[in-house]
Amino acid sequence: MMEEQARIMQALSGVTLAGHSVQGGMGLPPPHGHEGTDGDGRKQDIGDILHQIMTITDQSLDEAQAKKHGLNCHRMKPALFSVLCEIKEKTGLSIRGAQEQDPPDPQLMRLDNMLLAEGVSGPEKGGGSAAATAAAAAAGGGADNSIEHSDYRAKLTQIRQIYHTELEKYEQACNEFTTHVMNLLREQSRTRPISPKEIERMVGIIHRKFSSIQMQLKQSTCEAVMILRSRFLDARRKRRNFSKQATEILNEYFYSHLSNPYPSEEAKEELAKKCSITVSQVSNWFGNKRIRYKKNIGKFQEEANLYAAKTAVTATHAVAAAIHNSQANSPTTPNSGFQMKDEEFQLDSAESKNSLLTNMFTAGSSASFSLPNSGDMFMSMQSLNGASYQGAQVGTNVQSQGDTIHHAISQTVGYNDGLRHPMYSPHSLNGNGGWHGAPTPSSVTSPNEGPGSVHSDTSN
DNA sequence: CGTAATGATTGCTG
DNA sequence: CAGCAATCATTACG
Repeated sequence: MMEEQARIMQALSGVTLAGHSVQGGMGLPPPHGHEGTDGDGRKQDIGDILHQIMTITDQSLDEAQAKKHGLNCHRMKPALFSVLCEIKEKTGLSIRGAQEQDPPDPQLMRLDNMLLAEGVSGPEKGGGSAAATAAAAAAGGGADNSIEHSDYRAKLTQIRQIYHTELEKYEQACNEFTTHVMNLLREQSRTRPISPKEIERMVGIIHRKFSSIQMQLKQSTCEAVMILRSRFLDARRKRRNFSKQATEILNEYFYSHLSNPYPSEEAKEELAKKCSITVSQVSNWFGNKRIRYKKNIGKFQEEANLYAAKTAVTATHAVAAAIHNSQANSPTTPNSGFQMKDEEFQLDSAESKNSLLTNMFTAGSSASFSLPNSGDMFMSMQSLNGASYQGAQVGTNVQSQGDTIHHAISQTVGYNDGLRHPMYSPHSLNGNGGWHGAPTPSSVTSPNEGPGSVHSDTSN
């Protein structure tokens, strides 16, 4: 358009009209009057004008300006303009015709959908609507995975920001350019035939041009997201340590079920959920943990004590009330406490048993219960552990509680100095390995007490 | 940088 | 197919 204008200007300059009376439009016929009747005159006029137009290239600037003015003021001008506009309209339409309407480009739609799905073009704070964050969000805690996600999230928001600012920039530029062009065209429409429709069409063209640029932006944004995503997935494929919290939970379960650290499918699911990891990861963890624990029990003693104490304490706090209730029952039975596996002890949950027993011990050994032989308690406990050798089925819960209690005892009663050689270390693993008949017993690291518990188990 | 820790993988077993 | 044992590969740490 600019060029065109320039061209016109140039064309208007340096021209000498082949001597006609159009100076300043003075020579033109009177504007009003006998229009309808004067057919010849009009033809003549048009012929003149056309002629002027044809020879316009030979004029001088001043003359051209003058003539331009004259033309503008010519009474026929509007009519001619409209005719020319119409012609242009028709030819333009026929030329463009096909490309006139813009179908919703499937490519663009695809990009849009993807950007929307990726949370890039969605609402501002949409976060990652991507599947990646779904798992973490579902877990509630989310602290674990979100650490992993934070990086991804940050990068994604970065992309989104860039995308939005760029988009905005484009839009603004588009608007500016459109208004500019429109002004220009309006301006020019005074000197050359430009119909409003044509302006409209021009605006459409501009918009299309810009939207194609936008599509490029979208495309590159999509690519960026894809790259980020693949990189993120790659990073995830590589080993990442579980969060501290997750490890805590897993360890808690492990050590509170030390005598039978085989979580059921449900338990695994629960743990997986709690830790925001997959079930197979839980399985892996327990597999690794079992074997590593067994391999070098000594190394895990500290940890075991820690978690045992922790669970014991929490349980104690949590179910302190339950003890009162249960106390009413348990002391009455002669053989009380350690027949739990026979379901004499009908407490609600394993925890309550745990806390109860723990409490019994921490409260000062057997005193709280008027048991016939308080000294047997330890033996009984050990025998309980020992029970796991035969049938893990019978009282796994009880055993595990026993383990916990042992830990709790060692912690609370003050066996800390014996941590290196904890009296309970072998657990059911001892002897010939409780869990799954694994040989390598505690003999390697097992201290004093190993054989003792083995004996006692026979008593049961 | 070397080493321990640790999550995952593989091959094997019952 | 779950679990064990060995091993790999990566990460955390001094």
